[in-house]
Amino acid sequence: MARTNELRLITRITQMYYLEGLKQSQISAILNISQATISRLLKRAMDENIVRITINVPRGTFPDLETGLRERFGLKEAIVAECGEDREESILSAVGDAAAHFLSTTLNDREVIGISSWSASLLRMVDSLHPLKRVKAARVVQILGGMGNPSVQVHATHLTTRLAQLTGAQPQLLSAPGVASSIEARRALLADGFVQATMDEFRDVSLALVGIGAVEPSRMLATSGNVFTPEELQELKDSGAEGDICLRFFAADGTPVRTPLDDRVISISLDELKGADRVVGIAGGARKDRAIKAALLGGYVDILITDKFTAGRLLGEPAGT
Amino acid sequence: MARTNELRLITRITQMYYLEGLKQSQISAILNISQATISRLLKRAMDENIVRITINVPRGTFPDLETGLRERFGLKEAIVAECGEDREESILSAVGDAAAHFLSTTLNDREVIGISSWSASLLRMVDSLHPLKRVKAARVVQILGGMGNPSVQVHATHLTTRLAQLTGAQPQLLSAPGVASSIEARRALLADGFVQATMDEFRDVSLALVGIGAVEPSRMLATSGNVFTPEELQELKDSGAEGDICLRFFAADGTPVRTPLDDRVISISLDELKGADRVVGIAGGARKDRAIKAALLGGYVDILITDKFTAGRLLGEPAGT
DNA sequence: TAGCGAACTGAATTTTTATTCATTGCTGCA
DNA sequence: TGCAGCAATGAATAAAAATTCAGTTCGCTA
Repeated sequence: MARTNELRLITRITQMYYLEGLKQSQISAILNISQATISRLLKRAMDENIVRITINVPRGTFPDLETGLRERFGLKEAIVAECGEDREESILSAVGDAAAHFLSTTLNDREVIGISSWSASLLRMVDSLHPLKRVKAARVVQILGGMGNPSVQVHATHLTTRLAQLTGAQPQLLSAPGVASSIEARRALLADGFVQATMDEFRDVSLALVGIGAVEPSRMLATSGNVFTPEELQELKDSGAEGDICLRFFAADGTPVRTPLDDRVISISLDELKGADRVVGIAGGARKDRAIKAALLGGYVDILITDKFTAGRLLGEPAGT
Repeated sequence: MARTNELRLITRITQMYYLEGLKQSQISAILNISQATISRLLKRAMDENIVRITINVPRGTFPDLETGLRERFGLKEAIVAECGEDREESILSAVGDAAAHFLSTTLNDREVIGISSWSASLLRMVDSLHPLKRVKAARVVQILGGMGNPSVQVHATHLTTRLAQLTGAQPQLLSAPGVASSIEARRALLADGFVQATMDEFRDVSLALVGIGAVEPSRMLATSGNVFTPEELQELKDSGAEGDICLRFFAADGTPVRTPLDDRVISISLDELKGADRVVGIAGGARKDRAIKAALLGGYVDILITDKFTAGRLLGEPAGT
């Protein structure tokens, strides 16, 4: 009885507050109950499930997948983009766009952005990026050397300078190939002052934007010159490499894979990468499933931006519509 | 696209706020978005129906009926009590209990309570009322004379003094019959100083508790003496009286009905009643349907306390379970 | 291509809400 | 019957959220 009376009162207050939009103080005045008590009764309404708050997921957003990814892989954030069809082109576009939005809304002032230069997703991101309005400024550091092939060198340079320009930052180029022809060649290149200067910046990177590579000839790698010989690729596979970030390879369980290649690569190391405040992995597509999963297991990435199909597969669930 | 990205962000923020229970400032810190913007995005989430708040009505409460009554009859409040079965006894108990709770939660300090003395519902209310804890104090004024029959006189007196006691107030009794035997008798009674004093208080009543009577011999009226003769009742009916408050009669549409009886009744007038801040009508039961409706249409009551069956009938809907 | 107005933004401020604190009455137990 | 512990309350205060304000940017129009 008394219980029912109290429930009635709580229900009425709930109605006034949530439906009629009255302030607690107004309700308090109407009912001659102190505002403190109104607040307490509203909390009771929560506890007793008299108010129920549901989130109505808008089309094209996938909070479940995102939460799944966050929890399953211990990510700080996960962003799952809507995507028309499960093919490279569509995915690149979706993921790049999402990444651009992410960057533009969460970039800090005075942030030092590290960007890996060989990723189609990152290219797309920069393409969809609008000049950042607010006084967001920073430095943009290229954390992976360019490609031997001059045409892709240009891509890498473009990526870094464009991003710097859009964010009002100072570009810091890494004027060296991503893969030197030999250990000695690498040593020689590192002797260069500019290269040195940029590599010294690696430890200052606060936000790293990286693609995630699969160990197999990707379209871009294939067309952009003979970075690795088929033999080298085979060797990588044999030593268990499943994917890479900035050409630093890791196995299916995420453990780093050291091969002689390491000594020829000019890029941030996985350890240096972990020093960044936020490492954002941007990748999607069935071809990369295993590589992405490996990167997540290795904990190289704090934030993953991907598409709904890939997200679904990473979680072993069917993708939403 | 941009739209989708934004929706995703809003959804994520909504999730953090409502599901994970984070403060706006925490979200703001995590996402590097100002608290002001978080607040604005959450409002957008409301507008766009991404958050949906539903009220889960607990068993035994009837906000729909209450809202219906409020809106249909322009009431300040309506309280609909749960009630086992649609019979007098059950209803009296439910309504009395609800009224007691109402009184105990919304009584102001220094309130002047007017109470009509001939109502079974009010008796029940006082019976279920606990002594008011908090320093609620006031005056309790009897706004309708007692009954000729001494045994009910006691009831009326009891009602007023008990209520005064429970609310820590000063009782102000009306030591006169509700209906004088003649106009002259009434005049004589009014000459009495105590009666005068009490009647002068009528205009100070801030909270009036009144029953609503049907024009027909109710059980109580019937057993409590010959207040009205069958002829008088017939006369009332003939002049269109449908119900009364404190023996002041009104027609089905709420307009006051004047009969010679008026000049013999010793009670607050309908006009004086309207001067009270809050007039609480307490009544239920099929027998009183028409009277209650008439009282509501007449606007004599600001707050109605009734049972679910009566409420349902007043609204012309079937009662909830 | 300059100028105008609408739309956004973050800092500061105001408004609203939650919580602390001191008090009080009640309950159960000695 | 008296007292300790507990629950509930309102006033005061702290915390959180909404809004104002001032400054920008951006898209149009002239």
